Amino acid sequence: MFAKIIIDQDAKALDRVFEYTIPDDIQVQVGERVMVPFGKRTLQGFIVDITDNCEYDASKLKPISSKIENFAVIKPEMLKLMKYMAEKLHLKLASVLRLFLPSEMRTDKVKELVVRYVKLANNFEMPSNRAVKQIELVDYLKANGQKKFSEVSNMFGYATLSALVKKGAVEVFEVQEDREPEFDVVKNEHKKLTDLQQRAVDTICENKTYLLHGVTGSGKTEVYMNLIERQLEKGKAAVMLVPEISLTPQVLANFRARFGDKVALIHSGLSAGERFDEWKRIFFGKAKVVVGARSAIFCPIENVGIIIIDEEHEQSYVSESNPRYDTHMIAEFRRAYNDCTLVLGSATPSIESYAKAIDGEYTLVEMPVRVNGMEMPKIMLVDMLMELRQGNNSVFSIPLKYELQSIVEKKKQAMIFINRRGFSSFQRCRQCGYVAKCTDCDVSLVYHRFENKLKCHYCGKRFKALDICPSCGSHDIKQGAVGTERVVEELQKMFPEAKILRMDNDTTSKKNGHRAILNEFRNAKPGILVGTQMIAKGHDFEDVLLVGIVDADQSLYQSDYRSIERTFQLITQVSGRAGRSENQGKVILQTYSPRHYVYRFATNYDYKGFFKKEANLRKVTNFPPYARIVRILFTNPDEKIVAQDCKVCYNKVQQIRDKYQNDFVYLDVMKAPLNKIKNQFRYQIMMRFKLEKADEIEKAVFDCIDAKCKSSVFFEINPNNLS
DNA sequence: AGCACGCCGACT
DNA sequence: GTCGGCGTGCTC
Repeated sequence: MFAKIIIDQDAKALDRVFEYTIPDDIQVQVGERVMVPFGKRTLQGFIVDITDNCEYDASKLKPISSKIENFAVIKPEMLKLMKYMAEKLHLKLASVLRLFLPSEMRTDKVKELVVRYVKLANNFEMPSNRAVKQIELVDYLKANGQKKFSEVSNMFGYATLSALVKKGAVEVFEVQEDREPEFDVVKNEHKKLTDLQQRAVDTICENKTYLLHGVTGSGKTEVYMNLIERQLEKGKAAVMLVPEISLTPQVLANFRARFGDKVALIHSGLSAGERFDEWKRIFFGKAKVVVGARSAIFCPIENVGIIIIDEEHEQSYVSESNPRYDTHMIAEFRRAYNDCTLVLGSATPSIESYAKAIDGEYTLVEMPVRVNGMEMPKIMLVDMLMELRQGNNSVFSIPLKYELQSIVEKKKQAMIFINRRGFSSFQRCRQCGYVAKCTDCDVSLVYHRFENKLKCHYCGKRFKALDICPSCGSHDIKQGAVGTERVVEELQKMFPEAKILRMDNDTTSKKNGHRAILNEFRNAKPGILVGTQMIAKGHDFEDVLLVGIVDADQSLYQSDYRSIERTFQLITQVSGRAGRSENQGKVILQTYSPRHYVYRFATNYDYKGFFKKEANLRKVTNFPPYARIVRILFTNPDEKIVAQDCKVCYNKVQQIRDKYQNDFVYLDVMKAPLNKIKNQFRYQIMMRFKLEKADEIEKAVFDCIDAKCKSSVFFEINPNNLS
């Protein structure tokens, strides 16, 4: 017997199967992880097949050294998925396999959770009378016995504690604890479904794909929960995906309350150990419901009855770092493999998905009414050019200021949505136009007021803020466009009596940062929450009666083909935050292009009208979903090498273009818009072709990579982000 | 990926 | 004369 093995290394040259013999004293199965001798080293590998004969010279085969686990970590479904993804997306086999395991399994074993505690030594000496802090600490320990090191250190200061430890008055000892992710406790309310919800639950019963189009506030989550419950009753399992930024403590707590320990929750807030523990619970069938962000689609759950993708239009379902994949495609694969139901839910479905629903590929289920029967909040469009002409050059229009004033007076709440983080987008010299750039990436640096630093949003490097222009020596440095920090500052000036809170990547990066801010906001009356995307998602605050969208155009001005769609989605989502209770909410939408059709449809909540217009535009101009865009990205630290590799490939693609002349709409080769990221130079080939022969052309294009190509190559199908 | 082999420059 | 640069090629 021979084992076919994929070596766990992310290298082009190793992206194939290697054969090994199986020693008599080792029992192996397909899907297991083993150690194998490879050249001079011993490496991890995955057994993907066991066969009677081998293709390689049998006399040169080496035996498997040992097993890593005593069970097959890769289940048959995932092996099949691996092959599918590697071929369809042109990915390396090992890099796909890595998606299926929690990363802590590959690197070091998961560490046991060890917590340091302190307690008083048996015969401690009282500190001298002058050491006030130390005496306080000793008294505290006297009263409380043992306490966590970190806790005591925070209360009395690290210096105080360590001084006592040094003297031997306080002992430090370690305890191994089990990890328990924290949850807000909520009670399990089995809400009675509305007729509309019940009808949706009843409709979604076959093993096919549904598009659930329900307006914000129509109670989709309750529908999901009922669908999942029905599968559990049938003895089946369920997977529910939620965008990372909506995986709020509230959402997690609701699922925990409803499904108890049957649910496994996977989100970025988990520590390595917690993540591994959840993975194990899923793998061994203890958890029957998986709730998580994008990567949860790869969880090793079996006997799946339903897969749900909530907010299916969200861009975050497309992985943009390698390996690149689209969650919809994986979900559709698993749906077919398990012969189960797939539900795509959204208030603003992606144009792609809605088009499929219209074509009958998906079954459309609609929930056009909010659960509480309330109208959607009125959206008022404010022309910022007009404001400017009237002499108002502040971030806030007159109507927005007026409404905010009224909110503050009524001690209610408002949310201000902003499309950017940081204090201002960049620093520019007014004399010579110099803008600071990252040394490793070809991007402008973003100014962060709080740290007074320039930050690169691509690699995270920090730089000193400018006070003198390094190019011309001028002191005349100008701040660029507005970010969350500055808006908070201005609001605080205008409404000193109101509590102004900020929520963006910078303020929520700490563990539970999210929850802390939201809890604070809940009790802030009057209160204004300023934030980026993340305030747009499913937090229900009854007293939020006003939503301000400060720079709606921001997403409109990006040059990719989905920017209009994104703007529509954004407005609808953000508007849904206002007036969640019986109080009618209001939305103020500030824009510099009030005549754009996206605003006409968005202010009327006319999704279908918008879809018709947008779909037609894409059809006429040959854009997805009515055409396919392929981008091949080359990266290498040596610019000459990338340029050369890219050119060689381009020549081959040109031949394909010549063969399929009638199908190609566009083909070009260029430096990537971001020419350098993390010291890697980037070149790209962009193409667009019609759908009829798209699969055929795509396949041919995949084969254009020369064996001698030294650069890393990434294929992207219908990419969103062309940086 | 990492390690060996191999073929050319500047050094005790 | 040799030490060591990193280009090329191989790993079951």
